[in-house]
Amino acid sequence: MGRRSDHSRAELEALILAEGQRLMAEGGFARFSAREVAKRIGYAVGTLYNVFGSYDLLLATINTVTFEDWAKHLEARLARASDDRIAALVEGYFSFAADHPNLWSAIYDHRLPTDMAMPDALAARRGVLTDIVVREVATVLPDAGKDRAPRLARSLVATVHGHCAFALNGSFALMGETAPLDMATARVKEALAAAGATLPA
Amino acid sequence: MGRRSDHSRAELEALILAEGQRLMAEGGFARFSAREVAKRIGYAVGTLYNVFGSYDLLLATINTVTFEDWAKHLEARLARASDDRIAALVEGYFSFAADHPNLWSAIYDHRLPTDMAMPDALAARRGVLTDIVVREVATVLPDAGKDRAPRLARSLVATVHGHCAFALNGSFALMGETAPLDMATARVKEALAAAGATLPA
DNA sequence: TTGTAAATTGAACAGTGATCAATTAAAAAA
DNA sequence: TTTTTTAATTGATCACTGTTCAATTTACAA
Repeated sequence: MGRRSDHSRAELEALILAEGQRLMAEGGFARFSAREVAKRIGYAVGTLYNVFGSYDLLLATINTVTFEDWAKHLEARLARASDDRIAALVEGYFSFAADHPNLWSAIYDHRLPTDMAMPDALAARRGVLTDIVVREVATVLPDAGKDRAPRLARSLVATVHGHCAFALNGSFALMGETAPLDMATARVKEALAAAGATLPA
Repeated sequence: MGRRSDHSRAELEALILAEGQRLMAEGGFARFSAREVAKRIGYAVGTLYNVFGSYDLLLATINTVTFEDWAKHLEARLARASDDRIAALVEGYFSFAADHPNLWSAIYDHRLPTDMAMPDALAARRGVLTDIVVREVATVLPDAGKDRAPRLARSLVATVHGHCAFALNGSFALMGETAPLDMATARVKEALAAAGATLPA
């Protein structure tokens, strides 16, 4: 059984998050449980509640880590992109979800209780993903319209999210759609073109 | 306690679905339970399993009823629409979700086990919603491109879904977006315009 | 009236999130 | 070094979940 001498608080927190994310990746939101995480790291359930305060905060923190992993994935994808960075961005959005479907779904499966707001610290960490999109959108917009980048970027993220969600939850398959990524990319480019963006041929 | 003399099988099925949908609307997916539905209609848990076979099938059926309610809502919204039926469609999509957030969310919160496909009968009933969108999209497309209506409609549904999901789950609020409906409508109209659609001024 | 087939029950099982008195270990004080 | 204090850790306990299925009850046919 775990003891204080084994792990500092920071180490314990990292241990719980790492094992929690692993369990989430394996079995998804529906099969996730605090008890199973505790068992795997050799601590009792109560310890997780000591460290994270509640089940919801544990989940929100695991999902925030996933957000950060996702943002790293996007940056890596952009780093090896051709001249079409917008296409790379959409592809990176999809491929992270495809590579880690359970982690990606957990972000949207978990809803905080109505009386509980997302802690500012976690919200800020999640913001990095949108920031990347805003930056890339601003790059292709004409100087005259760069101030519209934040709102347009949010809307494009929602657009891609919708396509990605339907691709992963089977809605697209049920409708007979076989190329969700192409569809999402087309919608994004149309919207950028309508905003006067300069896109590669 | 419920007896056979009280309700025929069809009546019992309808009773379970009605009370199940009511419970879902009240407490959402997280607070839903078969036991609570059984208690409210005065039958034992086992009866729900007799009628629906499993928890997942009960949920899938309740959500299918919600799909049908949603489609009716869309048709009613279209019936009182101005010349801009596309805007009415997007508004109807959003307003159903806003009016019944727990019912709407339950559709996407519930995922069938990976080894269980959506029964054909339920999938067909859910299709009515997409059919409406395909019909309206085909109406505004030029004759030369009407064959593209199904794929474009699916993509537009995904686009609006993304915006609606972000509006309801708080993602847009966290990003500072205050007019998700306007954003969704703008994206849809851009995509239709790019496809050569005739839209009201 | 009796027999049969079907519907209905609810206790039982293994699991969940959550709590908190009791224990144990580390750090501080004597 | 001992003693005291503080904090971390435990795991039994509670009320709940989906699921099963032998036992019961009901409806209907013979």
